[in-house]
Amino acid sequence: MSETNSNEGIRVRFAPSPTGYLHIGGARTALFNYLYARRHGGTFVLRVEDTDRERSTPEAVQAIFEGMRYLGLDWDEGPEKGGDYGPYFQSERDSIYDELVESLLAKGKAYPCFCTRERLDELRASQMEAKTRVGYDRLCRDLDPEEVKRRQEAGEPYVIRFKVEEGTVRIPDLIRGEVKFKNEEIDDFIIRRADGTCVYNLAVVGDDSGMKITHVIRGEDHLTNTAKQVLLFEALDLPVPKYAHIPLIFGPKRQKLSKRHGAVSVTEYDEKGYLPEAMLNFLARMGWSFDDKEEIFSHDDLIEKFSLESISKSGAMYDVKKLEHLGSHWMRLRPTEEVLEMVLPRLVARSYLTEEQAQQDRERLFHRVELEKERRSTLEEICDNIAFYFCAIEELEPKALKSLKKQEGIAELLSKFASKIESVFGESDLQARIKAVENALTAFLEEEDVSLKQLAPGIRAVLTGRPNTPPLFDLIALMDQAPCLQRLSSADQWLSES
RNA sequence: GGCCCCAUCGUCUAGCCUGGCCUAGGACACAAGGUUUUCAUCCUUGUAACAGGGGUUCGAAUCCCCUUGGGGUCACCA
Repeated sequence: MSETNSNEGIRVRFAPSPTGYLHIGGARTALFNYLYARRHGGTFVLRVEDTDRERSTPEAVQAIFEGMRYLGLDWDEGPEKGGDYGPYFQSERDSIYDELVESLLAKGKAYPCFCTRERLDELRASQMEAKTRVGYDRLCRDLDPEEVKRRQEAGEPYVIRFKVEEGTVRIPDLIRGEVKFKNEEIDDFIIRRADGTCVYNLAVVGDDSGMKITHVIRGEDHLTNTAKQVLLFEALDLPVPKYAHIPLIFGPKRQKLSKRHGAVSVTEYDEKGYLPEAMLNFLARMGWSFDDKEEIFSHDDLIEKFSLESISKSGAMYDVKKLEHLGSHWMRLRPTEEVLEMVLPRLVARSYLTEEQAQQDRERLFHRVELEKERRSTLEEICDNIAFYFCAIEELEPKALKSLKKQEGIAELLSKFASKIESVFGESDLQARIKAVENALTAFLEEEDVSLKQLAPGIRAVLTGRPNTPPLFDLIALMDQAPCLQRLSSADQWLSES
């Protein structure tokens, strides 16, 4: 273990702003940071960027924590964990930022600006209209010191802007190589608001520096911010961290991912019951790959194989089908006992049964879940698909109804079958009961001279309302007697309609 | 619009840096078979891509340039 510290130094951070839920893109950024830290025995810091007090909420902070806990992305330093470089909420770090601003002011690398929002808005509007470059015209940059003093003393509100000098910024990016911006393209951006609070770009520099961050891994939408931040690091004589700007995730048609494209909040995936290992695998494979062969990665595989260099440069579209596939893959790998433990609270929440009943009926529940976990990708789907054991069938799925109608005289056959299996419910041993169902069914098929292929879809339909179910013998043996016989006997209720 | 980033099957991608092994590989999805007493799993097979144009070179998916396309960003938001 002591060996892991030999690689030491590496410190990364995930720095979400708590203005909403933790979305897919953010979760992946957090994952990549986490993996990089774990891969190299570094430190993963969580920092909450809540300098925007209007939009930040405690609920959103909690949502982010929950999302990260669901995915198992535990941070080494940060809220609830502590650490030597706190506080880990930007809102509590004002004094640190103030010092930086004062330092820049003292060096003549920042200046007060008295321009009003109205003037700025007008300026922007006229620039847009003239189709020239949009940006601050540096009106206050070279104000006479006497005038500045006079206006400040008169109580005129002002912001502090960073003075961008001539030159070129070079961003060391581990994924894209060196990215360059001409300084003239960069505005004299505001670093402190009129109310005295600091703005994002300055806060980030103060924190990344203060927290000794060595690698900044974040979405490529930050590339232009990075240019400003590098300028700030240099102006303050602080070491510039290495960067890795990861490609963005898009919805279908390469549009920005939105609610219309399905769940964007990781909490929703948690609620649907995607296993964390499936989400991790899915998230990691969007924009990252190991070789031309492997697709399935466990948490430990990811830590072992992850590298920033193998992150692709182009954006990825979010593909639900792939997630579902991964979901069912990992579901099959989970021991039934564990799946049952996760499913139980959901069943109780649905009022299918009480906790006491669950304990008493554990053996049957175990088998019901076992049969479903082989063919479903989420915990909620498992619940949906075992609902028929607990609830009456409201309606048949179209496919099920169709296959039921296809077989002539099916209603009669089914009720006849019901009378044949009545006795099997007397068998208390589950395996013996399954065998008994098989025997009864086989005998019945012979008597009636029909094939299982002809009869099975009908049985399946009336018993479960669904076209895809686990093997029939097991399924019947796992049902309660009364609803089983009742459903078999009343198949005509589905046929009579329309 | 300025600036920046990107460009291989429908999707995620391998290959590109260090040109020839690429008649471009894998996975998801889709289609067709097979296994399964029924569903699913599973197995086999198939459809399907180097954005376009110029160079450089004996030879380019791989290097260079242009075009086109997509994305990001231009707040007293983060």
